[in-house]
Amino acid sequence: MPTPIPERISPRLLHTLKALAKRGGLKMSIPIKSEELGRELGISQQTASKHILELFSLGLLERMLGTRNQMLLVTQKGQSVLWMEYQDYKVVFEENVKVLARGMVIGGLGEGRYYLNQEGYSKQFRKKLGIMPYSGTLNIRLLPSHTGLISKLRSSEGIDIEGFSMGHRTFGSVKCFPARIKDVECFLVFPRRSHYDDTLEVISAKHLRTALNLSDEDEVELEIEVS
Amino acid sequence: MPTPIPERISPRLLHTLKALAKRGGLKMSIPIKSEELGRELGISQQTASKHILELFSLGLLERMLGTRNQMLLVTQKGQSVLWMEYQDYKVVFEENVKVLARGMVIGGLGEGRYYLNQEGYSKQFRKKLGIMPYSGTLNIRLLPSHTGLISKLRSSEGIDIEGFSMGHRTFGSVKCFPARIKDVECFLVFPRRSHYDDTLEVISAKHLRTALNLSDEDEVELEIEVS
DNA sequence: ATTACTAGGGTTCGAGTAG
DNA sequence: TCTACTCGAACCCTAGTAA
Repeated sequence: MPTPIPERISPRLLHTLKALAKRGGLKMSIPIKSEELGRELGISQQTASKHILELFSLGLLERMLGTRNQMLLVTQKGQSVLWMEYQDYKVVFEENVKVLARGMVIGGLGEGRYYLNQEGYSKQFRKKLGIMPYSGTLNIRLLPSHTGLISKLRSSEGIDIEGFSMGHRTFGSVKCFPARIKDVECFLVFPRRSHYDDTLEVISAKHLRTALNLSDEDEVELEIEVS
Repeated sequence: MPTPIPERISPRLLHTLKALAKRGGLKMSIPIKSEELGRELGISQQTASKHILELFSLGLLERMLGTRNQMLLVTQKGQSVLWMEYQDYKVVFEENVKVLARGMVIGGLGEGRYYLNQEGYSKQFRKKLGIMPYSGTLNIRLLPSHTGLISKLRSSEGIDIEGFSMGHRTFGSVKCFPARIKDVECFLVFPRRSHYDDTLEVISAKHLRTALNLSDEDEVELEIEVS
């Protein structure tokens, strides 16, 4: 499971890279003629050749040009690009899946702390999540390319945390998903009813900003167990 | 003729379709603004809109245009396109996987029959595959877009059938993969050493051409259990 | 507010062909 | 034989804007 630097590449290059991987180019250097690759992809030899060169210059392909034909090997970086894509399809078709959400730490306004300190929530967190959350949430603004997750979260079950009333104030029900940021266990807290929003709220037993040495604007990867 | 029609679509449309599926568009009609979709994909509102229209006219998307925003649902056809893609990634990353190979029935030259009737092979077929193969093979020429499988088959284990010698003639070792064509059980016979070839040979206890009513040039789907 | 047409510019493609 | 360059054409994207 490779996950160093996940960049997105253009769909057409991805398509070509996948074809090479399908031929076994992940594990070993494979011999392939540009004409042959082109035929498989339904494009010309010239275009296939150009794609190979582009993939190479992006560092997604290793290449040895012999006299008879070239040998190609998908690099680690290339593998991680394909792996991300594979994860996307898993999200689409599988019920239980670990999803990577990338985004940026943003400053909270203190409402997270206000909510969490409500007995109505924190009692349930202790009981259903088995943690005593540090008071305060970490807010993560998703990268635009990762906001598609939100609908998936919306339609997934999660761990139910019931809403309640306190005096004249109402606190809505939320659902939680087990998650981690760089091996630190945490939970994603997701409101059951909300308007579309690209920000995720995360709680944990530890103070995440300290434990992970995070500041505003830092980019983080949150691994969420959706089910 | 009335077969499910898994067509390939352009990588860029596939990319857009996947984004919609990721948002849950497989199961229910989802509200999405073209501007929003564009942002997620890193393209303009206009292009996203055009993609939606193209996907719609290809019958991959169902669409209800309201006053506020449009509702989109991925059709069955759209799902099968995405499913194929998902299978591709499975082939890349998973060890054991069922693979669909599409191709055309082509006339054999009778060598299949000659080989199979060799005791050295047929004894092993009975013992290791548990079948008494009908004498003769079905030859399938893969569509260009499916030839990538061959390398995968080459690097997979399969069920070993040992080679042998008969007098001065040598019969090479092959490997078999359990397979089926439209629910008829069969086995793909794959030579361990061969030059690159886009034709697959299939054996079965039944006479496949009769059982499936196949003639030369007919298109067939072979489901192979690779491992 | 949101979709989608048109026009223009930029990118990608493939035939011819050089290396 | 095979890869890959040039360049004209086809394709695709976006800004402006209509509906």
